[in-house]
Amino acid sequence: MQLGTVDRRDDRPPFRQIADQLRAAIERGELRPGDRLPSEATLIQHYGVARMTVRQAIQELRTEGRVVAEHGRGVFVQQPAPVRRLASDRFLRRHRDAGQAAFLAEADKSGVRPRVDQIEVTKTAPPADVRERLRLADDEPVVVRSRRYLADDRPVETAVSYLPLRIADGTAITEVNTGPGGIYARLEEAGHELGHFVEEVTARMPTTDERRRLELADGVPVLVVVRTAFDTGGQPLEVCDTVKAAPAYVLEYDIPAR
Amino acid sequence: MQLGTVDRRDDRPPFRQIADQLRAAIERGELRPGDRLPSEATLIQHYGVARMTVRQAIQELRTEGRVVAEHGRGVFVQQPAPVRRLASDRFLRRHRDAGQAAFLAEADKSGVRPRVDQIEVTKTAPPADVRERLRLADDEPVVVRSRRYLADDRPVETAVSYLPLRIADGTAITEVNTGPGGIYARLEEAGHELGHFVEEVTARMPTTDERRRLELADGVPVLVVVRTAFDTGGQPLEVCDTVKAAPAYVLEYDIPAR
DNA sequence: AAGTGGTCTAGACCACTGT
DNA sequence: CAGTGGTCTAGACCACTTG
Repeated sequence: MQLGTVDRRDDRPPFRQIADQLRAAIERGELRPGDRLPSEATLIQHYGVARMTVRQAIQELRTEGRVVAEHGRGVFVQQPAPVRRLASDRFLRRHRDAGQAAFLAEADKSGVRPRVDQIEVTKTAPPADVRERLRLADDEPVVVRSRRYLADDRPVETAVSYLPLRIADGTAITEVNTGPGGIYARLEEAGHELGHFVEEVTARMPTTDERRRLELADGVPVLVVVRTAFDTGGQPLEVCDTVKAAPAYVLEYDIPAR
Repeated sequence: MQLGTVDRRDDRPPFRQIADQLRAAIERGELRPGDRLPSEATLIQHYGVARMTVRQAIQELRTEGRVVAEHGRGVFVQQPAPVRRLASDRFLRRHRDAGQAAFLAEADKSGVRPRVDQIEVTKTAPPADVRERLRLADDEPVVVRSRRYLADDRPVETAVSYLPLRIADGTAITEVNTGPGGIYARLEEAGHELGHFVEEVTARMPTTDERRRLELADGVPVLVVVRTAFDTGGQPLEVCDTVKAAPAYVLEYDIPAR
């Protein structure tokens, strides 16, 4: 690939000139996804600057999510994540009847290989915002189901479900394996007719912990979706708090006009 | 405020220990929004480390969007933007009947002072993804309405609407001022009955241009919402491409279960 | 063993902000 | 002016990956 030089009379500081040149090379397609950038040593030599200067240039591209550094290997142009489109019909009954939880049904449709790991089930007191959404009495216990979803072995989402113990107790919901159709199928078997869901969507930068669990590069935001499931009588049955790697998702919602 | 020390036997490198301690102080409320962090010189003294080490710690908090550095003044805990909750009923007819466009109606509800500026109206050929969503014939022209929304004088959202010229021509939609109830009121007056909307939601880091128009700090992601309006016959009438400062918004959607 | 990026030190000069 | 953060230099040692 072709690199320029740093111009000390330029308004931009050297590290930004270097960052701009590398960014341009990526956008021209001279560096393609998966390609390794020139090593720090090469850039130091080429531009005649100190190491911190080229590191700062690379840092800028990392914050933008354009490149990923791999210790001992090099810095690589980011592979765009395969996008998963979540349509608002993904919780329809017919998917549960087919014996599939929402994530699995959705994965099938987009042709990726789904996997679930890091499943943990506990019984405890919920955080305040969950207690409010579930309209729980003080100190009322809940079942907490935590898990991580992977598509083609890349982690894409973490999810934590909260259900009042009085509703979930005695069902497979308190087991690690909930059986065909997932939580919602078990709720309906137990006589709770699902009425509607409310999803609250926000975006933010991940915590250090989330960055680790979702294997996120620097500068990659997350979509936070908090879904509350209500029965036909308007009573909340479940709160599901999910954190998704933002570049991997498009959420689609249908809104009636009247 | 109370600062700890760096422990060289700790698994975490010093810069991360310092970042963790500052982050904890913010979360404990010991450092409140608007407060200045201890200066680099103070931190260097206190922890007995080199300057680059404390800068790396602060860099981590900046990437997380928790603090903002101001050259010559200091590093400050980020002021959380007032959150605007967008409910899925915000496009209901009754708001238009009340003579208010969606943004104004919504602002009233959350008690902020709304403003719209940078309004530009042009006629041109749309980008490919818009042409697809509007099911346009090749080279079919559209009206493009671009504007910026502010809440309490802080920019929170930019929006670009595209409408087929054959639909918008001869209405106030092609004027800078669309009149009471906004675009959708004018469409209904022209005999187009609104049926439903589809919103596609993604999140990403802003471009340099978006960061400037929305006056975003480093490390603040944006929510991108692309809304397509359909008439009762399922024909697309409008595509609206919005970019929102992520921390300022919660999007709320209602999803039927059957 | 050689090459890569990760972390750190101890300085330097500069630009911006406030008094 | 002093105090702040922004940029840069020239080294050092370490941890990880690959051959």
